[in-house]
Parts: sequence; C-alpha cells; structure tokens
Amino acid sequence: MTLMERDDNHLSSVKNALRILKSFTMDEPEKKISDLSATLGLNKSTVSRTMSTLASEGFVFKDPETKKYRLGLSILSLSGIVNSHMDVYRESQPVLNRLVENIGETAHISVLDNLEVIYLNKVECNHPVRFLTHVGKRNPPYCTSSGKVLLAFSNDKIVESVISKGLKKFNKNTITEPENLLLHLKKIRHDGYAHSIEEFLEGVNSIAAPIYDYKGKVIAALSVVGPKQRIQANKIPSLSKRVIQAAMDVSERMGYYPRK
Amino acid sequence: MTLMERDDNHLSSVKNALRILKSFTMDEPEKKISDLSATLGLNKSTVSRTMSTLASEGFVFKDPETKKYRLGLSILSLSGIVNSHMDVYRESQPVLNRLVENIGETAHISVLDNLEVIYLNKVECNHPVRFLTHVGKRNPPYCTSSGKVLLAFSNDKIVESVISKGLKKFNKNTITEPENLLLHLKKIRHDGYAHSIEEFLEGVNSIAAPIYDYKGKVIAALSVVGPKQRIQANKIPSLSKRVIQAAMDVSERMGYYPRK
DNA sequence: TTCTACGTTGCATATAGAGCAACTAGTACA
DNA sequence: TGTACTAGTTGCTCTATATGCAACGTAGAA
Repeated sequence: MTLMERDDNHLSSVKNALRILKSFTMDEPEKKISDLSATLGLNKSTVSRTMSTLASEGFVFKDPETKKYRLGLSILSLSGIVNSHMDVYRESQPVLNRLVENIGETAHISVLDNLEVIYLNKVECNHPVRFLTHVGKRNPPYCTSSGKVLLAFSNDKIVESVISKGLKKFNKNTITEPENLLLHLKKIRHDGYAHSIEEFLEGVNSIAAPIYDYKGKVIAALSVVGPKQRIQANKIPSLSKRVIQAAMDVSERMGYYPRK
Repeated sequence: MTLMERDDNHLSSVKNALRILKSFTMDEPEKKISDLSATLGLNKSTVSRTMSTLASEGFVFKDPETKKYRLGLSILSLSGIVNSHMDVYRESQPVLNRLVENIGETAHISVLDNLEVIYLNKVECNHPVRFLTHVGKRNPPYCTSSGKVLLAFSNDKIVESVISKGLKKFNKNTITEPENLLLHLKKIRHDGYAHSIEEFLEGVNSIAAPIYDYKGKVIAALSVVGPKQRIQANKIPSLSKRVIQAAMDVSERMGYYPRK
C-alpha cells in the first residue's frame, strides 16, 4: 500500500474486505478466490483469509456444492435494520401496494446516492418483467424516470457532477447531450413528473414523481415501470396523474403539506 | 488479541469492522463512537478509524443531524443480491401475496441459520402489527411456529444444540422443558404444521408449515402471524390447512413432487 | 496416470493498525 | 461569560498483524 493511500487514513485490510463484499453482483452472485484475486489485485492468500473472516461472521458462506463463495445472511439481517428505520420505506409500503394493485405494474421508491439512483423499495405486479430491478439495485440517474426526477430537484452541483461523469448511451433514446438533459429537467420541474421511453433498457418504459418531506424537500422518487407494450406512450398522461397522486400520498405521510 | 485468537487465523481488524456492523440493531439503529468503544472493548480511535473506513465504502454514514452513525445503502445493495438469488425467496413471493390477500394476515418465509430462525421474506397484511418482525430478523427457534417446524425436520444434533443453549422463557406459554419440546416436534412432524400461541411474544399467535426442495428436504418454513384476537385458537385448524397448502405450493415451485 | 489449477497454510518480514496523548469542538453548568 | 467535561479526531510510536511467497494437499481435467 502506498503512502498516498496511507494518508487517506482508512484501514486497508478493512477496505479489502468491503471491496470483496461489493464485488458480488446480480450477474455474479458466486465468486472464486482466484477470480477475486485477479479482479481486485490481491494475493490469493489475502483473499482466502479475508473470505474466511467474512464467513466467520456470516457475511459470506462457501456453497458446498459449487465450492464458491456467496453473500451470507448477516447481510439480510443488517438490511432489515436499514429498511425498517427508513421513514420513506415504511410510509410508502401501503401506497405502493395500492398503486400496484390498481395500475398492475411494478412500482419503486428510490433515492440518489453517490450520483446513482438506488431502489429502496419495490412492489412487484403480478406479471413482472423478471430481473429488471431489485431493492438495492443502482442505476444511472440521467436515463431513468426516477433518476431524472431526483436530478430535477437536486442542486446544480450534483447535476454537473453527473454530467461530468459522462452521459453514456445505454439505448436508442438515451439522453447524451448535457443541454438536452437540462431542458428535460426543467420540463420535469414544470410538469411534476418524469417519464422514460426506452431511455435505459430496451422495451422498458417508466414514469416517476417526486416525494417531498415535511420541509418540502424532495427526498425520494416514486415510479412505475413496465414493458412498452403495457406502458404505451399514449397512456403516460393518465398514468402520470396516478403516479403523482401516489407520490403525494407518500409525501403527506412524510408530513408534507402541499400549498394550494 | 490473544495468541488463541491469532491461531483462529482471522483478520482482527476485519473482525472489528464486522462486529461494529453487527452491533447495529432494530432498537439501536444509531451508534456513537464512544458507545461502541465501550461495548466492543476497542479504543475510540480504533472505532473512529474503522467507522471512517466503513463510511468510505457506504456501509455506514454519519447522520448530519444526530452526529451518530447509521447503516448505509451498500448494505441494501448487497441484500438485493442475496434475495434475488434465493430460489425460495423468488418462488415464494406470489404465493405469499395470494395467501396474505386471502387470509388477511402477515406471512413470512424463514430458515434456520446458526441455531436461530431468520426471516428471508415477508409480505405484510393491510393491518400489520408494527415492528413485529422484519426481513433479516432473527428469533429463537423453539418458541416460534416457524422455528419449531424447522427444528422438527432438522437432525438431532441441531435440536440438541438448541436445547443446550437453553430454553429461555420469553412468555407465559414458552416451552422450557426439553422433553416437552421434543414431544411438540414429534407432533409437528405428524401434523405437518406448527402453531405458537403466545409462546414468544405477548398477544401474538402464528402458524407455520414446512417447505420442501426437489429432494424432499425441508429447506424453509412458511408462516402467518398475527394478534391473538385475529388468529384465535379455534381458527387454527382451518388456517393451518391454508398454510400447509401455501407451503406446498412453494415446495412444488421448488421442484418438490409430493408422494400420494 | 499425470498434470494443472485452486485453495490452504507455514513462515518471514515489512508495515499497518492499535493505543496513547494531545488537540479541537461542542455542550452543559455555574 | 467562563469553565469544565465529553466526544471525536489525529499525530506519533511501536508491536503485532497482515501480506505475500512458497510449499502442500486436493480435485478435476486431459
């Protein structure tokens, strides 16, 4: 470890362990020690000992059949604590349940974290698009409806940072011009909702609206997402009213008093 | 750290970090460095540096208002991966949704982990008892209906270990005699379900049934839980049929073929 | 049967991490 | 307003830990 890293005053062996945990993904929920060694640039005995320590506290376990490591149930225990003490998570649950029942599409609550959208809650409809999103999933904020809502009500520095990171083209409708994105955000502030028509994922549309706290600050976004065959462009105006209303319902449960 | 711990071959600074994470609870979701120092027997500068490292990777954050630390969203990101790659979690979701809709009580999926019951999935009814359980919550296995189901279909060593840990009396109906517990487990194997009438929590009843995998092994339990005013003792026989059927539905989705 | 890859572990060494002390900031109390 | 106390941070030192290397064992593939 270089002196530069040392000056950072973070514990490098703890960082190793956390980087190992974060290397598990949806696509790769199982990991071999040798692969982690290669990916993270750590000696395989370092990885082996760190994994062993993580396993001793239940953060990972070695699958006896595949001999690979997977994330363990201590993660779930902690996530229950994270969820249960999030006001917006708790207050949104019944509203999302009703919305999903009425509209018939999957709905989410999300926030901006580290210049990304992260989904805090999700209620699936009866005919979900499999593996589209999941609680904890992170997505780019500039080409998802909830991300655009959150950016629209964020300060300029955050928007500039997202733009600086680059607006990668994920799909044919992805916004890649900074000026175009800023225009979109302006319109979103005016309309009170955002939509995404195949901006991020092929064949996937979504609509989102802001959730306010008791101070009137936008703290989260509520969104519905589904295939374009079911969330057709011509249905977006009527659906957006439902989404705005649901987001307002959650806001009111958060103590927000809308001014008429 | 003693030589004995050293022989354990676990990385002590990583263990410190994991113990700090695990010290967050439902009742104490916010932590001060000085409190952690006292609780964990670590120097406050050790705790401070470890927290700083955990924060740098998003596992905790310092609440600007309370100046205390809370669990961060990296936990949520990992838990999404844990959930999504659990077959029993995925396959149980629609069954739990239907069951909760039909019965009107909260339902769970749980497994045995480290001699405790841990809840993997939860679908809340429209009138939940607040803060009863949450995903990731751990409970003693000998006085919850799902725990008793899981013990009933576990090998004798596991049951003996639970008994050796002691059968603490949580409520007036808690089973505290080992022989009595073994009789209960035998009856559960015979009946195909378990119930708890205020064995663990005051005023709370529950019913659970086993979930089988494709090999016919019990891998989880499905349960419903509610206040005794709604889950009355005389309703348990009819409710248990619904719970057994729902658990069987999940089992079949897991590839289990029941022998007739 | 042999070879290769993976994971584990003994050992040596360099440095990271733990603890102490000093400092800063904030709060409570007189 | 001033003082005292507590909490948290950070510089510094020293020792024990963590890392990496090499060797070993095991399992699977050729």
